[in-house]
Amino acid sequence: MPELPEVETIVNDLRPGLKGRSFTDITILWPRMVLRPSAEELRQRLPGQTIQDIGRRGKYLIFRLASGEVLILHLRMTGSLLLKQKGEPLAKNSSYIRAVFGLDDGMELLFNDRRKLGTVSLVKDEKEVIGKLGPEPLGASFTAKELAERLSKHKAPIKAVLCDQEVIAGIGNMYADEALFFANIHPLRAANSLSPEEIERLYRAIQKVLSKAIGNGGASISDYRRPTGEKGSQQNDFYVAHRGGQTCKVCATPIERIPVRNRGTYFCPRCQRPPTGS
DNA sequence: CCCGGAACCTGAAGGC
DNA sequence: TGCCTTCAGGTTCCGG
Repeated sequence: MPELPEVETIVNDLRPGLKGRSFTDITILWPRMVLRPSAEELRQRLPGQTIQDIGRRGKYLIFRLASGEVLILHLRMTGSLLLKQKGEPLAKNSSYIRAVFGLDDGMELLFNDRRKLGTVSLVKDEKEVIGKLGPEPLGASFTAKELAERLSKHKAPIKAVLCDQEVIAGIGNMYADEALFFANIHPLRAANSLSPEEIERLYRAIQKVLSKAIGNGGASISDYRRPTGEKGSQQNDFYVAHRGGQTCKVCATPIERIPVRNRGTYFCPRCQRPPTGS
């Protein structure tokens, strides 16, 4: 499940091979993944376009093209990207190729996505796709004060609000759980009930968790792989995410799993005390 | 406007 | 063994 650290890793892995390249032939095997324009129009408009650079915004991958157009990908749940030479055989974990982007140096970029939930858009103005995203949590201008202002507008559980891309961009299920653990905040606390001290802890925890995960090349849950075929190692460093039944690395209490807004949520009941009243 | 839930998808896992 | 149900969770859409 690619979140900010996984997408950042993918962008950094791909940049050396993609920057300055031009697209050649495009094959869309699952047309519904192309949100705009149509799959057929994308197939006609992309060849010949040069990639000036690639970047990330939230969980989106952004290809800035020399024409001024922007190609934007989202991997959703099971998407991954793979850069390989044309004709080179596929790895075993890449049997769900939904799109093939040919490149002018004999390489090709493959969009692999078992559950077909990933998306592709080709637009003139990136705001059409990513215009509503909240701030980048690792951006230089993102402050604890801004986090406080944004959380104060929501009374939903803090876990759910952290996953809201219009509040903060790039945090999903795994890293929301991790950040709340390091901030010692229970996932069911109302977002607008956090004290200034708690918000400060959460702010620092978000930056720590995301930075560490980027350093680890992201988390390889199930069959997720980097574009190089390597696994990330962040899954070994999780304190609560996907650790239901195992013991807390800090206090040895069993990690619990509860649904929050229908999302599996892991936390330590001792390190993260429940909201008052329960 | 806000909130909760369904839909989009498929394969893994568990029950019988 | 095999059929069936449930679950996984990012985003969008829809109804109350």
